[in-house]
Amino acid sequence: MPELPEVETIVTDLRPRLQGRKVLRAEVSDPLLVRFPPKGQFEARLPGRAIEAISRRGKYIVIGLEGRLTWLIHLRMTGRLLLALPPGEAHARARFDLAGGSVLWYCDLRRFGDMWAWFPGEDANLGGFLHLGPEPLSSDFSARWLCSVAATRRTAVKNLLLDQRVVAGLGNIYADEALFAAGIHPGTPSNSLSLRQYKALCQAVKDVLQAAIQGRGTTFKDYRNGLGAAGGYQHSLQVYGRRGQLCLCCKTPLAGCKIGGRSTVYCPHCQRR
DNA sequence: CCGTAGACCTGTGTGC
DNA sequence: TGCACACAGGTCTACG
Repeated sequence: MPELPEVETIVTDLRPRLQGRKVLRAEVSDPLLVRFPPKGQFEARLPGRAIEAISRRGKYIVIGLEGRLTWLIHLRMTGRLLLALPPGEAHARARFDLAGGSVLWYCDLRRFGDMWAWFPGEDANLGGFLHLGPEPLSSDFSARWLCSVAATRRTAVKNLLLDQRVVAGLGNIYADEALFAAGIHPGTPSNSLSLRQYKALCQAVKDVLQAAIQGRGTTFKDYRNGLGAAGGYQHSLQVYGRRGQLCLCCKTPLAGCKIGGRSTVYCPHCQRR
């Protein structure tokens, strides 16, 4: 579900409400949720520690706890971190009681989400976390970097944007939006684009993500921020979810296709190969 | 190395 | 109304 702007919004909302709070109790009801250490140990590690920092890296939420414990959360498709359980919510998978009386809930309809809690030096399998590429809003993510990666790959440029080792945080929505903004066909072979085009794409990625963060993320269906509110960027989407509707730029009907197994929407006129 | 299909889950929407 | 099927914002593995 959430891509970079949604995770950024969640982290921003939760930070002032979590920072400095001590975890009193951790209770995980879904055995699929915890990846490291085993569930019982995980539940025993958090209590008694204050939350020192909460930040985002790619689509991961990174929480630093007292005593050098790092708590890592990936929401995957439908995960939510909430400070209040909405009435009728049937998918709570874990609860974390905090000093002061608040409770941080983890809810997840499809149960794809993951959590880890590890100390320095532990051999925890952190999935893709250790191999994340540059943050798209940092200067490390540049046209030069994209070009150097693209040179060796023939895969569709959209697949490049979705590869978290190439750039951390883009998903299906913002990949389509950035390609539209850059005027690039999502199926173009990566190694056939020019440096000029990669400059446009790099800038488009930054612009689209900035605007989406400003808009507090995109709520297509499931996404909610840390306080349970929907985002606002769905009203600004140019192509995602608009297959068959008219391009807002040139009035051509938007086309759809599959790339890398993901549904893809683009304008056949504004994004010619 | 590359690309695709299937897997992990549960729910919703669509068409017959 | 019931049922089957496609599809969903993410990622990993197996396989050709």
